[in-house]
Amino acid sequence: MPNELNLKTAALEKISHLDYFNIAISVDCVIFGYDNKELNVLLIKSDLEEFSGLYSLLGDLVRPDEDLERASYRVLEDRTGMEDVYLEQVHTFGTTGRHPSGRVITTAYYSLIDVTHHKFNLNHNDLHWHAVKDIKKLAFDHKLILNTCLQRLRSQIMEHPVVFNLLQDKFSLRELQELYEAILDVKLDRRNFRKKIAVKDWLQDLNEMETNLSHRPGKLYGLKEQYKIKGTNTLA
Amino acid sequence: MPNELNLKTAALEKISHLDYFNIAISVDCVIFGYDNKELNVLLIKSDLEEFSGLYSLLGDLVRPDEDLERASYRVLEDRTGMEDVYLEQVHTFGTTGRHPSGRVITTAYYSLIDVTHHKFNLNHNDLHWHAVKDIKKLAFDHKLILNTCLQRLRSQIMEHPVVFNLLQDKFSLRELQELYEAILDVKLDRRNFRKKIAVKDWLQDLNEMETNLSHRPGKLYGLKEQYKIKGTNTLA
DNA sequence: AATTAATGTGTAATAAGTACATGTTGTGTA
DNA sequence: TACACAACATGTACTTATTACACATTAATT
Repeated sequence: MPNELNLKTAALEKISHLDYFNIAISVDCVIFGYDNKELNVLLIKSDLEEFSGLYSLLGDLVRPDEDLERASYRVLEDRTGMEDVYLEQVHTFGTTGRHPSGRVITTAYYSLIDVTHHKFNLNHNDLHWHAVKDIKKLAFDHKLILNTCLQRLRSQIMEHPVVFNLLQDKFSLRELQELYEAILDVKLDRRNFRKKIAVKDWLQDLNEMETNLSHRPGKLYGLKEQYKIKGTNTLA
Repeated sequence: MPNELNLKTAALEKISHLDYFNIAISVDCVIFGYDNKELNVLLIKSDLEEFSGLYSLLGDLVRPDEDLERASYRVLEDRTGMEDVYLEQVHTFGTTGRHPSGRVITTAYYSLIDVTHHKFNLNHNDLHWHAVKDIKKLAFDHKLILNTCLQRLRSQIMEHPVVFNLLQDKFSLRELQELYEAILDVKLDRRNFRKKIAVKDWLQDLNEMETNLSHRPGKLYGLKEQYKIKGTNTLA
């Protein structure tokens, strides 16, 4: 926070105040989607020469009159057409060398979206889903950002009912379990998984069954209304 | 006070192509200390007219050629004389109205320091320790920042051996328990606490006893070398 | 020698987590 | 129509973690 003393120090060092505005701030969104039993992330081909052939996360500079979160929502809505998505701030990356064209500090958010939602619509030909498991290298420090967000997501899912933002409104317990398995990259025991979920009391039994399967259908569940909280988890 | 005006001027000066550089970025440090069985935080009197009478966290603008973490370490070292302190990034606060003199986005770090360390030395008369429990209101959004950092600290201490950065090298289990109680603001059972700590295997029995007490002294322990990791917990 | 104040230690009860197998149901096919 | 299939639904024994709780010991002080 710039208080008197700090700015005095700056003045003594003959640093013009304008220098402090030579840093740009951006947001980067790690947009997770779930499809075909895989956790995916939305990437775009990098347009920087330095990173030609590499993909990068979706991000943008923050506008001077725009909240950090608003900026993330803007990126999300612009790129995917989705509003009211789940969004959570994870970490801010601010090493000096991280952007080749200048000083850019970026705040990373992760977001969970239901790829089957009727509003979901990619606005750009170069936007593609990539299986998180298969991503080896990304432009900038985006691999680090992705890892950090994935780690955060993993630590959230047993504590908070967030993964439902990746699913349609109705789902079977098998689908839910497959989703957990995809995110955590582990195999789970069906009975223990159900017990654990049951104890959390997140789900509403919809008294409906799966349809169009070539085997016994499972019951369908939905997330209880009270847990349908979107947006960021702002504290206190 | 005149400096804040300069800041504002700078912010307004260039609204054309420099638009995206009209945001300043700062770091704020929630510096925790432990003394007299209380968790304290280091605060300074705000010099802003808007916040006269209120205290604020220690922070500074990030310099264009400086990593975000470097900036936090600089603030810490400048204000406390301490190097190699424990520092962890918590959250970035970026709402548009949070700073009265202009657009400033701030990244909050918390830091744990041993107030008895020989290097510890406050460099400013207006710097004071305040009991976290007693803090009602702070300048800017610093109360929110403090709460967020306190919450993070609380969630860390049972998982990671971080609190030892608040203690001297040698301590008794009673002192350690009192520290946990101060941070969590709860009373703990002695036997269960010891069991929990024992299981973590963080401590080295120093084969020494407390001295100068008017009652039975306790054994002294130290943190095992392998856990003496300072600095930020950078991910993967 | 007695008092004081805090140390050090264990067990029983409950709750949570893990490993694991059998009968059931709807669909498709012979 | 009955048989095979594939996935559903469910419970128990075992281990590990958490909680609640009381008494003998030690060093300093009087």
